[in-house]
Amino acid sequence: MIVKSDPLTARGRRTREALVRAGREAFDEHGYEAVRVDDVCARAGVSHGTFYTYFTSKEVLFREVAAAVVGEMFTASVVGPAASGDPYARIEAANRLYLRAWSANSRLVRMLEQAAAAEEGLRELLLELREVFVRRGADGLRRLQEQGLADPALDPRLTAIMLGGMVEHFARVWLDLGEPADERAAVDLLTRLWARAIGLTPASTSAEDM
Amino acid sequence: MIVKSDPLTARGRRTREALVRAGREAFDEHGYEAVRVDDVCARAGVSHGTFYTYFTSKEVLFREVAAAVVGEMFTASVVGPAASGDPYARIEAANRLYLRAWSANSRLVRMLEQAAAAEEGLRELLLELREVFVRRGADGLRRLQEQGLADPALDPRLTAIMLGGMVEHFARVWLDLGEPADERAAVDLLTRLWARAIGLTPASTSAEDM
Amino acid sequence: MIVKSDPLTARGRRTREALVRAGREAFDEHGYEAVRVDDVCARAGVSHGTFYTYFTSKEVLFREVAAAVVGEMFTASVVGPAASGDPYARIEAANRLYLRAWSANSRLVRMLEQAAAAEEGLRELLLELREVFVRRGADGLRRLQEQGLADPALDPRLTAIMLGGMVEHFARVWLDLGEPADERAAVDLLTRLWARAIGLTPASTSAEDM
Amino acid sequence: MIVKSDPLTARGRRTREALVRAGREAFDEHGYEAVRVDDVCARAGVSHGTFYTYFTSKEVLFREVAAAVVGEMFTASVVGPAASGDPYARIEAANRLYLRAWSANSRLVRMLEQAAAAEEGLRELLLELREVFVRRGADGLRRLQEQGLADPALDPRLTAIMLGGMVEHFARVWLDLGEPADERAAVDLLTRLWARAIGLTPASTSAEDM
DNA sequence: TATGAATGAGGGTTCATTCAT
DNA sequence: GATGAATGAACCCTCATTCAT
Repeated sequence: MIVKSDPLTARGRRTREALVRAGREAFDEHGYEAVRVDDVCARAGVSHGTFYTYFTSKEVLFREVAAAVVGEMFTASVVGPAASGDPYARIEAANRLYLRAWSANSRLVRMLEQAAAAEEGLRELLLELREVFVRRGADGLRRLQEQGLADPALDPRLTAIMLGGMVEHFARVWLDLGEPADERAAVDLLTRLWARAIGLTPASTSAEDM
Repeated sequence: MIVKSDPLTARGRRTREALVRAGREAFDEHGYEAVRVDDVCARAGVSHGTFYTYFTSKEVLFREVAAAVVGEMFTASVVGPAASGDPYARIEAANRLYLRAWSANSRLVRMLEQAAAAEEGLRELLLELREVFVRRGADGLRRLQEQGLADPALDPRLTAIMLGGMVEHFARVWLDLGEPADERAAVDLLTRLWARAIGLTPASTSAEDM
Repeated sequence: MIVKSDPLTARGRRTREALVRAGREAFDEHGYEAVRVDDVCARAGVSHGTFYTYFTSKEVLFREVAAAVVGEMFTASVVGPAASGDPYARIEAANRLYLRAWSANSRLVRMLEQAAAAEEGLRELLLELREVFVRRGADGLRRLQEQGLADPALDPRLTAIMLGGMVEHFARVWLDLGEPADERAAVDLLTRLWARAIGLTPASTSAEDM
Repeated sequence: MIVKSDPLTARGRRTREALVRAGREAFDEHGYEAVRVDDVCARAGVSHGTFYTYFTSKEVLFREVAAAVVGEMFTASVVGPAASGDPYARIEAANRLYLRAWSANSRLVRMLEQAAAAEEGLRELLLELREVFVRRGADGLRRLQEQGLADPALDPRLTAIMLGGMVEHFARVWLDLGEPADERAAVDLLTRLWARAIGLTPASTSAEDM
């Protein structure tokens, strides 16, 4: 297989970016199978042949799009250290970001899941994506447990998977299936359920939140 | 257009059933797009053309398979009235059945979700499936609230969606993505999180369950 | 090939007739290629398999339908000997019958023409059909020529083909292509053109017709 | 949907033309239904898929072929203004061209008629084709009537349809059904019948023609 | 005789990918 | 780098015909 090198000229870089952007839009709108290479090219304003100057196959383009999405989700969901030290507020902030991150990319992530069933490489990318969120959640819980603020009997990893899944799943139901709800109410409820589930001991300052 | 009628003879019924079974297996193993009509026929041991004696298209077969799966999930997840009257135990039983039902069919349900994006009829089937589970969960919660056993401030429907989604999502992660866990531990944890999240007041008899 | 014998029982005869009738209707409405054997069977109210009890193929059915149509056209277009002896009136009567016969069956005759291109047997049937009309017209003209009523320089056969074609063609344009005209006016004009073309010498009695 | 654009390069133009030419030949030889896209491709010397670079379907190709044929028939049948002013000679010239135009394309025109039964667009093309010839004939007759050379009682349009149909129909019988005749004799007779039918008054110069 | 299930050759169309210019 | 024509494997679906019951 011929390795497609990174484009060297500014023009090449622009073309490549246009293809990635067009691909992302197309995949998001129509799904992996339904998107033809020609669609992407038309959207990017280049000819069919040009596509193969930059990508060896449609799958390779998808992989790149997926990687970009995963990257964005990582950065978009970091609860800054500047956030309040109040545990409940931190959980709430995390849930809001989590919900937004999954909402913004739910279609592409689902495509990634679907495609991951067939392609080894994509499977790894998906697992990596999940792992970051899981670890983040598990670490947060462990910290709370160490501080005596959460039930120490809970397995941190499994709990994080379950409660994180609750948020992730709700994002899908909310956006893809059109379950009516407003973000504020959803985040409030998700946070309340999450906090109670882990047995978050209300510090004196957050008593009124509950 | 020729309408495909139900088979009139025993032989026809057998063939039709063989096709549905073969289709279900094939879809489950390879996904909707990857399955060719020929694959289904080969698996069912009939010729190419026979398929079209019973189904007008691959999509129609899938619709039938999906409907069957949905039907099974309905019946498989009913917590019998004979089950213990203890709320915690009922939640546990429901979670176990819920987890098993989704586990057994997670791939097909995901295919249904995927296909529902494109087909109106399938979308309705999917929404119907969800609705049954949501309503069941919401009704259960409402009953607990009325008995003074659960936090009355929680919106029953939204809460059911979120906590139900937690279980459903875990089924996927567990089976499709291979997250290691044993059923017993998973059900235990899901139940504990669920019970605490809704503020289930431990009746005196179930104190030791927690 | 198995020769399908004529049906021996009354029931068999009825089924066979139903198939021929259904085939004729179907061919007339939809054309040879567009008609499926199943359509004919459904229309006749018999199962697919029964068709082959009476006809070895779809083409054989068509042949039979075509033969029936040709037969009808023969008998329908005979100007009875009782008709007026006046040549002009006889031409008019012939044209009226000719026009009606072709009108009633134009679709099927065109199908026959089309099918005749591919099938030897049908070609003969078509030629036979044409020949009867041509000969009839040529004989009529020859008689008029012998009586000194028509231009003796005209080749009877070729003239009959041309003028007969004029009528036949008009039937198509009129019915198939929807050229507006009423039968009376059309027959009048066809007859006038025909009579003049052959130089019909107006006998004293028919002077006012011209 | 991808719109098939006109080919942009000389090579593309050549390929497209080759397909149209091949299609025309194939349709003419075997009829619309009998022609497979592969036949056309083989004849044009291109691969299967190339066909769909230029035409979205077999039907679209036929439409183009038919339009080309109709166009040719229009131009081929114009009696130049340079032709003799003698009415009889003009009719003769028109008939010769008419006969030739229909002879050269009779199979394709019949296919057009056949296909027009099913397709709206083709029906319009066919009606347009007919209308041009009808109008031309009607105008010619009207002019003769105004000059006092033809029977003023004849309806120009209907007469043109009938006499034009005579020529058209003869072209079919002659070529498709193999009625033996030589062109000269046929044109002579058609012209004689036509002229007499409309009551063409022999101007002094053409007396001997009759 | 009638039924209807089963067959499989046949044909149209799509689209990812290659390659000459 | 860019273009767009060319390729052909892959797949869905139709329907005339056969055959066991």
